[in-house]
Amino acid sequence: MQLSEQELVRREKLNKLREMGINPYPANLYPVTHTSKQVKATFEEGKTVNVAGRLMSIRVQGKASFAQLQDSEGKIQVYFNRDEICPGDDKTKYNDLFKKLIDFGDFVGVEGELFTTQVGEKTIKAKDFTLLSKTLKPLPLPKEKDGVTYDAFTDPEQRYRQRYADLVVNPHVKNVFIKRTKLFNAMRQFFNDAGYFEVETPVLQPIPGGAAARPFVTHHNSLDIPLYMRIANELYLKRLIVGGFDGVYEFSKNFRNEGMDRTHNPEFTAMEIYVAYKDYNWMMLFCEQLLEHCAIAVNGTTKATFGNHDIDFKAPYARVTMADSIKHFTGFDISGKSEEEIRKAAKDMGVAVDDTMGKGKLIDEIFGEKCEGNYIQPTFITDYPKEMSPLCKEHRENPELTERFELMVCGKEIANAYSELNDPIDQRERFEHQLELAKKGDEEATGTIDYDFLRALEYGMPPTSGMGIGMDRLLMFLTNNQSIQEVLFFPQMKPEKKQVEMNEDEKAVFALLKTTSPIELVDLKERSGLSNKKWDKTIKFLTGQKLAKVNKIDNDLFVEVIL
RNA sequence: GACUCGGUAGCUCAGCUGGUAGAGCAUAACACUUUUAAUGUUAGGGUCCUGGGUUCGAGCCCCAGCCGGGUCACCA
Repeated sequence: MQLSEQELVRREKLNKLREMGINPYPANLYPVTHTSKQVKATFEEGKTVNVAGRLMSIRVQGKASFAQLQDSEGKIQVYFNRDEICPGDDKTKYNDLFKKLIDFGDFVGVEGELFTTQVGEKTIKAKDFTLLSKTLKPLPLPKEKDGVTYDAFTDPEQRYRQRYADLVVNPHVKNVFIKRTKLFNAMRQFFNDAGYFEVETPVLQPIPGGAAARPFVTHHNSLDIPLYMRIANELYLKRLIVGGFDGVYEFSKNFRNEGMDRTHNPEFTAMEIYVAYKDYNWMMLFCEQLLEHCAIAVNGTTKATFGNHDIDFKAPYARVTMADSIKHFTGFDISGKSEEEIRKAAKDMGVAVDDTMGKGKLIDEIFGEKCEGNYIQPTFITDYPKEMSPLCKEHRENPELTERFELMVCGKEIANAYSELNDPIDQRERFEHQLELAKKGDEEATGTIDYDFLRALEYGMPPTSGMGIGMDRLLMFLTNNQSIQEVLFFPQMKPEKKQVEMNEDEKAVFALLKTTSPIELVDLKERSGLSNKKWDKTIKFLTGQKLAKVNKIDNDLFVEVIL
């Protein structure tokens, strides 16, 4: 491993500590009495406290030093005075241990008395301190003065790959994740108070249903069948409504094997809730109350800022039917129009459409192009075309529509809800229709019918309303983050290519291979000039490190370089 | 997938028409007992993402690739 100068220095310090009889990674607990926040909140001159955390920004001033100690709740200043720490003649603990062997980032426990400095800062005067854990790698080091941060750790790639470092040095990042947990807790509490059950359903599914998306496939060895990672939990939750629960919900990790961008991560968290004997009108009321509750729990207010937009989650939210929305923004009234009339209107508006699109798809295209982006404040868009919604009940007044709403915020969808389809025959027909579309090559259509789900519906499902909320998206709005990566601890990244260390033989063979690849194995071995044993070891290393690959073509072996 | 911007010290970033690689902080040494981006003096630290090419000479120009950001396309 290639170490930087600073990393080598810290390893030397580690050795010196051990020579001094100090364990840099002691096993025993440290008796913490206060967090940094508690120290400040219950500050009393002269009070004795024990705190623990990382030392940040150590400012040595000869026989006394100031440091910031950072714990889970913030920072507190600690004053290290030589004669306080070393009351006797032996000053090594301050002169050598503190000044020379303790670094920025190290964990220490401090026992001391509270006092206020001449500049008025609440400070702990250390009477004693204990090294709790030595850091070998220097953290990125942002500095702050008067609220301005200098040399901030901002490179997104490094921040996402090394979230641990990001969290240590960027308090605002930590705050996003505190809000994330507050959001989940608030929502969970709201549902529990309403009397609904939190449940768990399978992540590994034999048929990936409930949405149209490409799933991840895996294989179960003893069953010897393919299993799919869930793309939605809808069909399982409805089975539970069939089973007799009045309300069930689940925070579900879903997995979709599709493109990644600033609003899509391969795994993301959705919340889905299903409530019996309700319809989508009830769900709209429930939804706006829920979001108002969550916004307050997370931010203390219903107001939020997202980019240039000020939004307010205070209920009630505007309700607009899709037809009215299109009429409002384009002047075109879709009601009662034929597919051809709508296609022509779309073309006249400059919306890109083609002849394969059905009526529903055309309407959706027009809405997406001309209307969607205009809804900044939370707005329910209702009554979607039937084709787009194979799991949704037909509208009670118009058979071309469904009882569905989406909640739009800043032009983006954050919730999607239905009066759930519970007619098993209709559901079967719609699945079969999807199957037809899929056979014709519609990639959005679902290609497999979940007959077990249909069997469940045949036992009878009460009228039910269901809703899904994209938790990551919602959190983006509540924390003013434009990128989903900022609200996931560990967003998916391409693996880092690690620099492989090779010995001289391996380097030589690899260099040969790079000039000619693929090359016959015998030929490469010849050219390497290595003994049988050495050759064997070398080629096994290269293939083991996935730097080279051996292929058998007919009866000849070829070695190929892997880039 | 397309376009575009970027990758230089532990961190944040400069780097001239192509001519021995820089700063601040951090690190090491010395001084300094209420400072706070502490300060002063001194020193060390680099595979300029990788691989090719052009050139007497490449961090810089050209080609290919890797990784990331952004925009667009795709997206129940």
